[in-house]
Amino acid sequence: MKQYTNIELKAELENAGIRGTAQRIAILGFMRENPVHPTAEVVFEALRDKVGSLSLTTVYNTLKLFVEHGLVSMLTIDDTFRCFDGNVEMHAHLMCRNCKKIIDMPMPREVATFLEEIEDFDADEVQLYVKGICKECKIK
Amino acid sequence: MKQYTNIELKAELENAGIRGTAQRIAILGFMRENPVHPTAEVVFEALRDKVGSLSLTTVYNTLKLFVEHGLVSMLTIDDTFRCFDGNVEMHAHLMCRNCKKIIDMPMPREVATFLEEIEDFDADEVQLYVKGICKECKIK
DNA sequence: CACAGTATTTAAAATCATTTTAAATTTGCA
DNA sequence: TGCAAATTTAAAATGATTTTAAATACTGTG
Repeated sequence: MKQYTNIELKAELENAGIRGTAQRIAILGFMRENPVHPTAEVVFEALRDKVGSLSLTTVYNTLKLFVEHGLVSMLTIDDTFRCFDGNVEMHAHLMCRNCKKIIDMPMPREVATFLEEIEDFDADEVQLYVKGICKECKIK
Repeated sequence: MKQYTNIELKAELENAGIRGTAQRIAILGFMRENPVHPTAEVVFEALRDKVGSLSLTTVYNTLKLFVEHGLVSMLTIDDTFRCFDGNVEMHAHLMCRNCKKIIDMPMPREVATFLEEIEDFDADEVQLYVKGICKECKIK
């Protein structure tokens, strides 16, 4: 898991056209270094003691800002929670209906072709969501 | 657009293992006959004057019940509204970011193969969502 | 066909994740 | 350093959805 310096994170924020504040650096760092799919609440709990000052409101607003600037993506795989992904490369997601764990998968190649063939529509995002029961939950 | 009789709709509900009440028949009929992707609110507004008695609560609870019984599917393409699809055949969806219109598309064939090849996961649902700008909104 | 028990529907209240507001704080720049 | 603009914050508001509890409507049985 690659580690990022504050300098690198700040540069990434500024390249995206937004200021690199302490809160934003911490949130972006968390999203980049943890290959999980956290909700705003989870990000807040993970960082509240590590950042001088941080509020849940800031986490909500910052993640929304990051999505608008293409720094992270938002997953709508489950209607009961909104989560985010620090990996903005195109890939698929599996979600276990039981434990709610989200697993990354490569996107089937044909999906890229499919996107190119769509007419009369300027696509800018694609999400492939698969739901079911994971191995661990099945055993139980 | 195929029309369904109340007899047919009632039979479909009972085959699914639930009672065929007036409200459920009306809601299932609406979902089957209209190739749209309505929210609970939209279904309620469309039916409130056509069904003797109908409440928004019933529409919410009934659509949830239908999803549990596989009669309709729920789309989570947009985190600001939850909508439903009376067509439970596997297919993809495009959504216009501007007008929020949702368009059906055939699912790329390779996605079915992809599902079969997933290991250690019992998949029971797949959704492919594409977001962008539709032709009409692009012109403006 | 009436009755009893169960399922369904309803209006009203509650919930809860997210957004907005407005004030306080921090930042970048002159 | 000091000022204007941006950001963060706590608190309040929002609004879609769910829960509650009472009323209503079914279904099967005698």
